[in-house]
Amino acid sequence: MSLEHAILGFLNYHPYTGYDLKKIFDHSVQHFWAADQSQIYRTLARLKENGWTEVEKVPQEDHPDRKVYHITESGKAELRRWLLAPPPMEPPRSAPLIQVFFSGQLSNEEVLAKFESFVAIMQHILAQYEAIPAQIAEYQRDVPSPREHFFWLLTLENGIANMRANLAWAQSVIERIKNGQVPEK
Amino acid sequence: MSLEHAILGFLNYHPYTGYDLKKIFDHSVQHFWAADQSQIYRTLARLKENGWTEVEKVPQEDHPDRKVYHITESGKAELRRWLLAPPPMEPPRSAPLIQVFFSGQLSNEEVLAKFESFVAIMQHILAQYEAIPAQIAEYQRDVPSPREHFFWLLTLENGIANMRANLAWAQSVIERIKNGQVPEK
DNA sequence: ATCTTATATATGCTTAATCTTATATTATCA
DNA sequence: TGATAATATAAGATTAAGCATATATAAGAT
Repeated sequence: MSLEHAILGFLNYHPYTGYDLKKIFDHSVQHFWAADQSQIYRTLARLKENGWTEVEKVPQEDHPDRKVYHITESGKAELRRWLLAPPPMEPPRSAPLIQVFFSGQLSNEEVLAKFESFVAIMQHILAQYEAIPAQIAEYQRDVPSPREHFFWLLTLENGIANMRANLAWAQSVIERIKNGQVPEK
Repeated sequence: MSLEHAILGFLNYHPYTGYDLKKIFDHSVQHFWAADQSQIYRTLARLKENGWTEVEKVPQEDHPDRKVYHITESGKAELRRWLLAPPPMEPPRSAPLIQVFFSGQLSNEEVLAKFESFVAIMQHILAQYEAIPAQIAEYQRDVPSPREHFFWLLTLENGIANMRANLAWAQSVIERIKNGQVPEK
């Protein structure tokens, strides 16, 4: 139900269409909540059924009519309720760690290659994160608030902190393999 | 499809029933891949359809018959293929970060409470992690291999590293709130 | 005496998410 | 000329997962 509230959060800043929201998601929250286009549209429909949004139809020539979603008072109340509710923590889930768990049956060379590819992927993700501050700053055009901007950047900080922790972990494993600190049997 | 391969991984150690596997999951991989009982049974059925396992029916008095799943040669090959494949990284997904992203509209007191509850939750999770080494060590009864044991513990190391990074991040946010470093508007 | 837990498997129902495809026009690029 | 991208919305199909419930017996706890 998190996508619902993420969308409500943006609609609380400004009325948007599904098309707008897809672009905004891709440029601001993608590092912790990527959203599929069809899922945004379906969730928007549900938000309307719940009475949390209202639709303004904006006719256009040459293009399909825009359906601009506005948050309602009820939607604002729901957003605030959710923001104040306990953090919706989910149990951690990592498919790569399944590979690690069963890596004992691989050779040291194969394990080394695996962890080196972890490192490469994480470095790549960290490099991609470098583009995000500019994208987030751009969104200040819609919402020119240093306070809001501060919290947006906190989410990126968190992503970077996690990725660095993962990177340091993988590098320490590589060291241990190279130093012969991994039991052979 | 990760649960499939996690189950294959355990069946490669030893033949098990769905009931066995549920208990093993709860004691060894729960910190990065919690598995639902019904999901384990359904996945076991699929594994058999794929020819990756074979079932040995063990009749019992007083209790339902046990269906012991054995990995096949084809299952072993599939497991090895998957272990050597690139890490199945998934885009990060964090509902709590959605709350953070939109926290600008809360008061500093409310935000402080939110981050303090993050800290409490993460400390609680870290405390729970302390019980895991003993549980994992216990599984050495089935699989007495120091090498396997080493990789099992690596997954816990990763969880701890991530949780500590999250904790340090939340604590630094609390400091900034208390020091008046958060923009008011 | 009753309740809960352990042993053991399985189905029903629901849902968020993902991927694919449909529709229709305009503009841009090669 | 042909292909792709941008603008805009939406439905179809599939799936992993999660939660509840069914069945049946035995052992242990209150």
